[in-house]
Amino acid sequence: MDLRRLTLHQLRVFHAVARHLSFTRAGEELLLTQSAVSAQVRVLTDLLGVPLFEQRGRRIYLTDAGRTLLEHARRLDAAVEALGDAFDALRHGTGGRVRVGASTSIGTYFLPFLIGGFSESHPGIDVALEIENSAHVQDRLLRSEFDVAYVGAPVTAPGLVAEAFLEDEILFACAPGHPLAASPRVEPQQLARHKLFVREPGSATRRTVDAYFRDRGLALLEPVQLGSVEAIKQSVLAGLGVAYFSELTVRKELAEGSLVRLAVRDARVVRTFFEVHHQDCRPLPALQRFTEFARVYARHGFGQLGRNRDGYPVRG
Amino acid sequence: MDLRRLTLHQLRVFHAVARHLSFTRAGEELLLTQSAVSAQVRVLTDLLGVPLFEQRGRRIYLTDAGRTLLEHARRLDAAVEALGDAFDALRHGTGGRVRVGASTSIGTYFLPFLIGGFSESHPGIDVALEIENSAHVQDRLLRSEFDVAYVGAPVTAPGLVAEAFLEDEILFACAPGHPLAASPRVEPQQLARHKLFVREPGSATRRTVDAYFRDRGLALLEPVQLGSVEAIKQSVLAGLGVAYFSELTVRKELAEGSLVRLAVRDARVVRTFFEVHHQDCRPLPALQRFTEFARVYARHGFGQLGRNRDGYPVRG
DNA sequence: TCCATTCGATAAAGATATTTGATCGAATCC
DNA sequence: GGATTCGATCAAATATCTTTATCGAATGGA
Repeated sequence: MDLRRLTLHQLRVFHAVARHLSFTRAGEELLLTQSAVSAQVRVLTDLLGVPLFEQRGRRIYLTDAGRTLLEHARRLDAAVEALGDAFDALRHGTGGRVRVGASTSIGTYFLPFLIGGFSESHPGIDVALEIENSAHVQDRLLRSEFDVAYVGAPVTAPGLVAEAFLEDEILFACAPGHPLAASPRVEPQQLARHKLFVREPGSATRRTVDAYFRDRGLALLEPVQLGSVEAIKQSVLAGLGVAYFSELTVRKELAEGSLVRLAVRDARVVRTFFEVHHQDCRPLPALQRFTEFARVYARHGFGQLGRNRDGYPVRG
Repeated sequence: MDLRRLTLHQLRVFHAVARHLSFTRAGEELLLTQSAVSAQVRVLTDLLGVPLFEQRGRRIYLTDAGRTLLEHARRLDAAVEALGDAFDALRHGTGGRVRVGASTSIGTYFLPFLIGGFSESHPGIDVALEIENSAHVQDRLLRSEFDVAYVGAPVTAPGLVAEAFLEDEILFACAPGHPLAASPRVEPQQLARHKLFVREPGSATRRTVDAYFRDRGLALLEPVQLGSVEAIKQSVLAGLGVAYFSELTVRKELAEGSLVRLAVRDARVVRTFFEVHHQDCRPLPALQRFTEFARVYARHGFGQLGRNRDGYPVRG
């Protein structure tokens, strides 16, 4: 059967006729003439190849086909209404989906908390986070597989815009029992005498700190390379040496006291994370709400934040 | 949101564009110009109030709204297809619903077997049987609550047509142990001397037999009135007396030998059941198949019938 | 029984929507 | 840097839908 000519309008007209069992009443309801109603029902009947009403005297009755169509029409009607509801939500920013891409550190140690807070206050908006290396994140953002991304470097691809999002300090830390832990002030030279755990050379953090030591003409004793921030963290927690961390990644341990921040003189290294999105895009409300929330959340730090009545983090 | 101007065509066009991520390809698929595709998508976008695609360079991408719409469009598409399937079935008579009304005796003792046979051979067609007294059956048929009815008298309402459907013999029977059971031939006068169980005076069967006795100037000894055919049957089975029955209602017991038919001289009373339907109605295939099946089934008796390859009863 | 009324069908005219065809400008590919 | 691809846009052509006016059948009331 060729239903390419089936229209929702036909079904709506049919539905009204079936409800009133009257072409004239249906027309009144739909602000159409009886003639227009007749025409729509005739087209629909021809299309389906089966009479939908039978006329007996001056009353009409639904045929079996009519009853069948009525069920289907109701189902379609409900589907259209669902569509309308979904778009109401999209337009008002109370629904929708935001696809977030992020590089490892911010994606692992910051965004989950941010997204948790956001989801709590925006239950209709679905946030999907995927963690990839920066190059992949950028690719997928360009292919519009992400709506927004958070990475550790200002991306430069044409069509993308990066905006400083979050300041992250790189700091040295050791376990409380480590020899350096007690020093009120640590000289860079002292560090060079202890075992230091580092990430692989590609890491942005590593690059920053390598430069720091090079600038001071220092060489490190036994720099041990480990594959992940977590591996380094575990080694330092076990008292095996010192390491530098993004503040983000050890915030909890510093607060607990399981790691101690070293007051290295002249070693305040700050790194910036960026929010990246498409240049010209006019974001849908859901995305707009998310990025706004994220900016507020980042600006006011996290962990010690309350929420205002819209769920945004505030100093509390 | 006012989705009264939403059309399935818009959704189909959108769907094609979303699949190809190209207005031009979508146009080729739908045999439309790119211009027409653009126009449909623009109308749809205006209607929904949210952009569905974003253009970046010469590629287009679905927005979150576009993805949402795609899901809904698929759902609507499936619903339309389901509608098409249902109507294919209706047109070919492999699906549909037949609402049958019947009076007690034929509805209880004949139609269930008929419908069982029909349903077996026509699994897509749903048959609904309702048993009512004849007046109600006629009313509901007139109100088109039934598609066809089977009753014990030729209905005369305007707009209805009755057609002889099934011959039913009224016969006298008793239990095998009853004094009359052994008689090779029973005279009407003999009957008058035994206890007889009868239905209430309104019953068509009762009326027929009352006339039979009156015509012969006979009075019955102790006619005991019971409320249902089943009650009478149980009493006669218990050997408490004789009664007359529609052959339909005691077919099984006669075959088993738990009731014995009396060979009453000159007492061959035949009653006719009628199929009643609307005068001018052009029945849908499902109904047509049902009534055809029913006529064949009735003509060839039931109980000793095989089925041909279409499921119709045949002498076997 | 007859007349007024109600109901849906229909044809032609008028109003809306849709599609086409022709261009445009921007982005991309070679 | 030029050819090409892509979607947007506008006017004209076409298709579709709606109205207007009328018909005949059925009904209900006098």
